[in-house]
Amino acid sequence: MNEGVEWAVHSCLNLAWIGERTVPTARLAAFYELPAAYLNKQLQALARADVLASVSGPRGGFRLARPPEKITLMDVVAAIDGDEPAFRCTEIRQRGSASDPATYSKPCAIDAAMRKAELAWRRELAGQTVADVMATVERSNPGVPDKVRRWFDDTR
Amino acid sequence: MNEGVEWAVHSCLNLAWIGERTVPTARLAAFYELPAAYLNKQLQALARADVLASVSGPRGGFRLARPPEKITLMDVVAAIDGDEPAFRCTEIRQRGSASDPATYSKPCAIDAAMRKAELAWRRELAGQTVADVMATVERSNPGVPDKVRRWFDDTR
DNA sequence: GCAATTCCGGACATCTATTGTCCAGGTTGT
DNA sequence: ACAACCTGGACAATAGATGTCCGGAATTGC
Repeated sequence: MNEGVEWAVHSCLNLAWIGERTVPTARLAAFYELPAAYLNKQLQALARADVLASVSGPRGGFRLARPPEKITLMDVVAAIDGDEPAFRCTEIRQRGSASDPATYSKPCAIDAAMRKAELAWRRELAGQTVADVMATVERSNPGVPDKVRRWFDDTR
Repeated sequence: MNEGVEWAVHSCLNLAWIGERTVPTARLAAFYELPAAYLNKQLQALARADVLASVSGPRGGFRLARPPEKITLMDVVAAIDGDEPAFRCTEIRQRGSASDPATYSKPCAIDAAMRKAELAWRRELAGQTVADVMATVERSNPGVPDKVRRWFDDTR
């Protein structure tokens, strides 16, 4: 999986803690010392997927497009990593002299088994929201939200 | 995910239908017109993982190391693709001036959420055996097992 | 013992996807 | 008008996946 997913989720948490205000890419990148131009690509992808809203111009930047309870990890992963399955059946069963045209019309059982597993994965991701992850962080590290807010205020 | 996984599972099915007999890489590759040397790498990995047993020398080759009911898709995927998680937390939360050493000792909530989803995926894969997939194929294509056996007999 | 067959694993080449940079253009606040 | 900021495309660098080749060891049949 794309490393940008990690950047994206962390950035979503930060944006959620910050609130309404828009934050430019450079600020979000500086927080974790990430390459700004590349992080920007991930944020653009999130904006295209309507996870983030973007605002051009001075005082512009990104903010969450909806409340964190309405953003699932699946939304973020799909935006960054695409929604193609990890296992893609290339139908090798159709290759070779032993292959039988009648067989191709039936679905590939291996593909079906893999898709079933991936579906379980997607369901888990879709079942966890950004708000859930925020709550987990706040439980083990109650100081984090304030710390984040202050850092982004100070360096505004 | 590695394309070799598809080759590996198909080959396991074929070996299961063939039975006790060992089959050399070249035969298994010819069945799907796959590059033999590269398929051999996947089979080696399966042998290291004790999914297949290998026999050197003339009349040698590969066969299943255990009955297909005892080989899960997770076994095969882990052998070929490795058991590193798709999402790997690089701890970017530790980077940047705002990071707090006290936070690092607590597990990363994002990592935990991702691992939870991957666990569901692994559980699904571990719940499906090669025998299960064989049964699915045989239900929609009853002729396949015999066809496979004959092809490997004829070209022996 | 010898030759043929086959697995084993490392070295290497090639191709593709990921990661990262840069720039020219558009939008917006002051 | 100017500066801050996003957008998207082009491009380079790197890493990983894919594929080939070869020397060595094990095993079989003669």
